[in-house]
Amino acid sequence: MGRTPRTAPTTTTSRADPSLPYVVARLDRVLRRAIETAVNEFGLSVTQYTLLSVLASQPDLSSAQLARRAYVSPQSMNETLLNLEKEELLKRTPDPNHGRILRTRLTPKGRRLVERCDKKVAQIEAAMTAGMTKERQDLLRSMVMQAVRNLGGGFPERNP
Amino acid sequence: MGRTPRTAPTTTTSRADPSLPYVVARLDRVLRRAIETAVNEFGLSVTQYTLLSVLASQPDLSSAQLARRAYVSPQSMNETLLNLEKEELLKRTPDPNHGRILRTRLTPKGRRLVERCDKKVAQIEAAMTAGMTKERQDLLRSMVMQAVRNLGGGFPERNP
DNA sequence: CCAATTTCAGAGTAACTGATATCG
DNA sequence: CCGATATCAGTTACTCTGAAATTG
Repeated sequence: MGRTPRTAPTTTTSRADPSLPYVVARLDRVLRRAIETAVNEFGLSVTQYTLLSVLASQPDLSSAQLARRAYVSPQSMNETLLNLEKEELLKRTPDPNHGRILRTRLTPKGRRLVERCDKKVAQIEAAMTAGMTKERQDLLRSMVMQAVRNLGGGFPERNP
Repeated sequence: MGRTPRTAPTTTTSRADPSLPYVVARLDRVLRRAIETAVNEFGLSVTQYTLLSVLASQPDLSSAQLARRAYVSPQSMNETLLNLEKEELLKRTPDPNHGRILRTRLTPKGRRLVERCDKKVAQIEAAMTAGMTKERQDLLRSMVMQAVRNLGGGFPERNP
């Protein structure tokens, strides 16, 4: 017959089992907040730092490419780039082969700044993974990357 | 001993080792995007859905409490609440004990809507964890929650 | 009078869409 | 002429700060 489950009815008001999307969003907010306060000391926003970080590892991308990578419109990315160019953190030079395209890369000043931010962010990462072995950290990262792939996390890349 | 599982270039690009903050942010963006397109079909934004979701599990919170939980100003939260109240998804009634405070809870309409959204989000979660055993999913969740705690993920709660 | 909550008003940021010019 | 890039312009969405009213 209808046996009443002794161990709480699976949901409703119980905080027993927060969903995975919920905890991921929660972690991102806390993490983003920590990074924000860190990079703000260098006069950067998180989106600016993220962009500079991408450029540090992948130079000579066009504005349109960067926009697709960040899932924003080309206009938004352009404005962000203009601000950073104004502060001489990056430079855009016309591609000699493809006339209209502007290739973006960090200035030495920008590279130094991103390195200092990376130090700060590395400290945050260390605090975040406190008490985890290196193997667990690697496991966590690989599982998160697997989740990204499962959701079709590829970039909408194109030609240039 | 240390068996290095030379898993070949796991990445399509030549990226060496993306940092944990980077992949977490990446997952959140992809996940948020998926949830966004899902709940938009019900006329909701992600922040609206998140708020309704919180109210589903924790009714009778005040606007100020909800604002602190979401790390936004009381004014912003108030505006969000007004819109949802206008669509009769939630109702706010003055607290009989503490005169000024408005207790917020979902209407039946709001409860039904959040349940339908939850179904969609559960499907997204299932897709995200495809290929993982239940144990791995629990492990992932517990590690993410651990990271949140390590970064001081508590809410700035107060009295009412 | 003070502290907390709610709310009205104005401002700023960051993203968007639309339209335009250039280049291959 | 077409496709892609970059850019100028207007707009929307969201959150913030400031100030005021209410209540315990």
